[in-house]
Amino acid sequence: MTWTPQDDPDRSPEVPAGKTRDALRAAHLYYMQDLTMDAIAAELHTSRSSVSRLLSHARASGLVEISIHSPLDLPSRLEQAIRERHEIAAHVVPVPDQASDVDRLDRVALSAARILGRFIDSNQLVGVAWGSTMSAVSRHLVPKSTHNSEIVQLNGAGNLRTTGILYASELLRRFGDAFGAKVQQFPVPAFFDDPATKEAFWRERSTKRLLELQGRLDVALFGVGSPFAEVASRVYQGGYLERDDYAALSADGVVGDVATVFYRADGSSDGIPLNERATGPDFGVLRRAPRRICVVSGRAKLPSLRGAIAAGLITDLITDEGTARALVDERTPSAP
Amino acid sequence: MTWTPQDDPDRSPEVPAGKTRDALRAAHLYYMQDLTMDAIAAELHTSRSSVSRLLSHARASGLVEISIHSPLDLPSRLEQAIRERHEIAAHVVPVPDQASDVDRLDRVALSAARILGRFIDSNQLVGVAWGSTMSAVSRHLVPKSTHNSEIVQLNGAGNLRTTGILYASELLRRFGDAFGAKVQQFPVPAFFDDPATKEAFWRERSTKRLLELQGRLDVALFGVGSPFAEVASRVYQGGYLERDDYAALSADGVVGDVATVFYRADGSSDGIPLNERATGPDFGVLRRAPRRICVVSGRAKLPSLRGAIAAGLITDLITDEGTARALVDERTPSAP
DNA sequence: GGTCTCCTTGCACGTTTGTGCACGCGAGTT
DNA sequence: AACTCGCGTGCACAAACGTGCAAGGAGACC
Repeated sequence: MTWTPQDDPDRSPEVPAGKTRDALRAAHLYYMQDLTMDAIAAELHTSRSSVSRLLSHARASGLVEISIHSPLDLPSRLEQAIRERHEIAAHVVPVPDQASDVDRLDRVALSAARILGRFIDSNQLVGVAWGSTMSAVSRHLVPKSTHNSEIVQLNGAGNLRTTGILYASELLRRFGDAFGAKVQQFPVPAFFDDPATKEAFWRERSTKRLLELQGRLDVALFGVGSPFAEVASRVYQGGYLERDDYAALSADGVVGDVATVFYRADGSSDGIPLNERATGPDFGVLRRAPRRICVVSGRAKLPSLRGAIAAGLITDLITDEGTARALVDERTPSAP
Repeated sequence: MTWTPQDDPDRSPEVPAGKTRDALRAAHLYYMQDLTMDAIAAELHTSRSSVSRLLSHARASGLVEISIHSPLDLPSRLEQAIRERHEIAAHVVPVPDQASDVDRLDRVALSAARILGRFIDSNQLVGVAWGSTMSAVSRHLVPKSTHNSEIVQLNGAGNLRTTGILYASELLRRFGDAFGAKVQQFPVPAFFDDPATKEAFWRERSTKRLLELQGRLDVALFGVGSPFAEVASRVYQGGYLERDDYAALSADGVVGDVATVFYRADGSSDGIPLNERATGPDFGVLRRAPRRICVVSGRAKLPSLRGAIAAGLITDLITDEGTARALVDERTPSAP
């Protein structure tokens, strides 16, 4: 050991410089020189298990990045088809058809989290919706250090019983930590009871500041809600909407929502009363973001996905293989 | 399985499309979704061992790329020091000091081969020297598909006993294969016996064409020779030079060579008679390449390396830790 | 100074992965 | 048709790896 154990002013406190140095060195030896962990342990004067942990750390903290390049002549047929048909850059996550919905979501979220680093960079304003898909993604993010980026919450998270702020802040915090970004919370319920309250709130200066941020996002990240699918999105599970609301949605021909804003199969969202009480950004606002990434898992969400595409909300899609296949399959109905 | 097992017009014959598709899928599942090989075997309806081999193939053929990012605030002190002192971008390969020279070369070559993909791209003219270092590198290249690139041999390879063409072509072929590039051989001995022969040869149209290519390289790749070090470079081992030649080099104060062209500690190469018979490009020509990558392993080559730096031949250096450390150490003498 | 807590380390074990070998299939040859 | 050669496959074993656990060490707080 020749280096001194000096501390470093790392962005995330906790991690001493020595550890990062060792992890880096271990990663070089392991991934660039194909040494075994045993050999590396000898070089670093530590135990093999520590090297194993060091390498885990190196992967989890983004020191090591593993990327997969398709040969240009062999891009996934599905991705190509989606690109051609919908003008959307798709990332299809291979998942066997018989996988459970939970598995599927997990696997898509894991892949999504790892792909995300490519989209998010310094000096960017990143909008993140609140929902079960985003929550799953947030648990697997690979850190990437950026400067001067901000994470902006797109829609409220409270429901009738809890303020939801804890969950939402946890989710947002994970994004903020992963990218070294400042976090802008939006402490409102998912839906207001009374449109008037929303309007009042929207006149508050703190709210205006946030809405202004939402209006100039560089990247928006969201899932889609699927009100009538077997596996309901979080928005439809616990106390966010009442029986009457559902009836109204049904009557309006709603097929899904993005960040609490509902839309029909043709992508239209005008004249849906519930949207007067929603807290997410109007689609016109959302569409100002040059890059709009949607993560979708499960064929049950296909109608919602089709609607979101029709609404022109999506520029980049991350989804599982089954859903992707169904999306390009003409025979699959686009309405439920 | 829904896709058909159709063949593909791959650039390298041999590899069927199905294999690449499977490898790609396996890589996704393994590296993006953290499945075990067992689980992947089940999804691909094959055995675990095949998956292991599939993944090896995916790594070796560049489908999977593993890169290591230092946090910007923690670049290797050595790399930083070299950058500041010599205006060279350095890649330091960690190798323990007690490693043997053979180990050292192997490990540097392995790392170098894996870094190389970052430098070589489509539509480039890449010059490659012939020597033991380049030979070691060539054995570990990771393929990367490029279009319209060419590999150009920088110096001849024959000696008194063999034409060396076989070895040289093998080395060049590996580079060509790895990058899908055309290969321009240079079928001459390393040194001519008589300067007049060289001059005559240099007037040949086929030679002129090659020299013209050498004059507009995008990337040059070479090691350094070290005539008086304990472990002599290939150029000094078998039958390339005679006793008188060595004496002459010594008298001229030569400290090393790049692609058969000799230089002194101060980087000068004029007035060295042997260079009249050398087949490598004049340094003035070599320096026209915007990127000049030098791979050096072993402190014995330090004086040669210093000379090459003094001659301004190097823009990017790949070397082992010990050599890098010695390079920035003021106390290490720069002449042998 | 004590002690409490949290973090790190190495060990031991079970799991996961790499690889030599033998088998089997298909193409090309005689 | 028989043969051979090359290649891909799975098996079985050995090597390499991940992780729960208990012990040790460094603060932090009393």
